[in-house]
Amino acid sequence: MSRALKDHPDINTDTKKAVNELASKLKYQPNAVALSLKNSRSNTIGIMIPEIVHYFFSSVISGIEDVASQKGYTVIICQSNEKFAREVSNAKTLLSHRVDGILISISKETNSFDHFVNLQEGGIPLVFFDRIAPGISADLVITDDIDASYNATRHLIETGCKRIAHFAGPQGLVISRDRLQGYLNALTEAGLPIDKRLIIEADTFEKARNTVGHMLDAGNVPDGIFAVNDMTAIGAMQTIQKRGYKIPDQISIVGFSDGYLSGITDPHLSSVDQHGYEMGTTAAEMLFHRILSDEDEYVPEVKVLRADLIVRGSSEKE
Amino acid sequence: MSRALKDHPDINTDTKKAVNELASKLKYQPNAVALSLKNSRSNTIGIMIPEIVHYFFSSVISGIEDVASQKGYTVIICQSNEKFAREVSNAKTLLSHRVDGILISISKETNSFDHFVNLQEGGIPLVFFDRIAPGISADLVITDDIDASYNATRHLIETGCKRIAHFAGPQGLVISRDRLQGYLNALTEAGLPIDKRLIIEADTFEKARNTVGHMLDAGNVPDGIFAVNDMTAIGAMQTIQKRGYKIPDQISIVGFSDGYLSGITDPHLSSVDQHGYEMGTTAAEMLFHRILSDEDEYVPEVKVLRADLIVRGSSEKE
DNA sequence: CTGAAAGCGCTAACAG
DNA sequence: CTGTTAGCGCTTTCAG
Repeated sequence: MSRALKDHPDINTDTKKAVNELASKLKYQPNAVALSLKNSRSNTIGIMIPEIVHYFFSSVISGIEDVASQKGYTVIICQSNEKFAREVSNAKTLLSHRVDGILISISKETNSFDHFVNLQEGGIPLVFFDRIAPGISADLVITDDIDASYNATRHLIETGCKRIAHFAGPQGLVISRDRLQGYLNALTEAGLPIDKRLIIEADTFEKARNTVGHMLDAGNVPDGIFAVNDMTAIGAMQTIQKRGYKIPDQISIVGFSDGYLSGITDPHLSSVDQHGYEMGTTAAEMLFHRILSDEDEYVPEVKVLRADLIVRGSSEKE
Repeated sequence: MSRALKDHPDINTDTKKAVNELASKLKYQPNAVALSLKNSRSNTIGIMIPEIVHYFFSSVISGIEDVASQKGYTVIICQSNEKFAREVSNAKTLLSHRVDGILISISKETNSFDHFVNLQEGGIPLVFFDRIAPGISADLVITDDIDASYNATRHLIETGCKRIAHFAGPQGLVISRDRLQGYLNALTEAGLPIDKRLIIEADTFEKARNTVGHMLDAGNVPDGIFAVNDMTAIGAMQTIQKRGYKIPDQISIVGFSDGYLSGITDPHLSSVDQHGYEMGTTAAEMLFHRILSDEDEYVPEVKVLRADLIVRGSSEKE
């Protein structure tokens, strides 16, 4: 009987003891599945992310997991691999598993959001983090990308760069647009011209290598690069060094967010530290607030986390 | 009625159509929880790993996930954060969630294995990968660590190294012992002396930095280092370079397994490529073989995957 | 061909 | 204080 195990006050001590002994003798393990069905609460939350194989996302997951396991929740992780179709099918999976809430960072391909609305109509609270879905009314945890990018670009300007390139992410993502915006703001403020040949959509290691190659071939040589993520920055760095340019003397480089990679390059990469773990715990706390509270009115909350520019060798001229 | 949706042959076409229309109008989503309870199969598998924040493990997960989602299975991921207690509690969680099978790589702390036996007694098939549990009778997917380490060390010997250090992992793990063994085999074969001062347990970036520092301070200077993983190799590399030694001219370095980091260092890091994604798909296939077959006799299988030494700048002298 | 009922494991509510 | 029952959503079996 469940009351004995649950240490209910109305139960005789002897009975409790007897039941508990029997339970441990039979190695009784409560069946979480039956419990979920009974309670229509699964004590499980879902995570939808593009790819686990990125330091940023895996550190966010660590943050989420720590909060979840501390609250007795299990975590189901679904990767979209940056594919829209996979994201839709993941949403269906999580819905049918009746997760109690979902933390989401959308894929690069995603520009339709019905699958998220379905989830919400199914009564599942959603918290978007980092790569949010524009137009969906839900809790958000974001980095102050405009401000961080502004600071990164301003730092390049202050160290003497005049022709600063931006390697941008796909403009479907809010974070990509914001990072571009911060870059533009800094240029405008400093009275520097905005040159379209210096703004290129390139957000992977490989794309950066190619892009830089083409730029140098065309004589379109920047003296600074602000890249949308660290792998892109590192790709650029490699090609630049291979072509014989000196970093940071001839070209300065600043990346964004990918964590521990920055300490490995030579010179070390200046980058914006995005505090992935903290974003994970924050997002998870917000989700559990929704799950566990029973407020009727739904007012979406937005948490903006600071991201800090860390200046290292790749942009440090003396 | 489920028969209509399942396209059962004994059902009138008109009825089927009517039911399907109604289902889509009401946005009917099958409840996977109820289904699990009914079938006592959850269509869910579990993964137990130390930490997701490692390229190797996250690429293994990608492999597992791709196989699982293709078979219509959901994946629950549990991290131990290298803590034994957390691993035990994760095992309990997965058991109570009645997962249909579990893929496991044990924590550094783990040296008792009852929690895995419990799982097996609960009728859950287990497949261990990479960091296996010695003494447990279960399917295994492992890297040929002895052979790979032998090759890595032999390569150092062939390029002229005579005082080769090994930065080893915790000797509780089979993989750590095997990697040490491969190193010893190569030394012995080449008639090189085995010097205990050159074999040091250091398996993180930080530990490697300190260790190398102490070695150099003590005048205990190697001319080659074989490290148990890439982060360790990179930590060593940084300190060595900071102290003014040239890589590979004075000291050669070879790492192990961490994937894309090797292309980022200067010089690029020679390393053993461990094919994480492939290990994931292999392990998942083995697990599904157990889950879906109904053979009575249980004969554990062992799959040994090759790992290939990739020679790059950090050990390439001309 | 189709409706009804039983039961997966659990707990809250209700009797005793 | 403790035993019994209903029902979470599904499918399989058995009647109709």
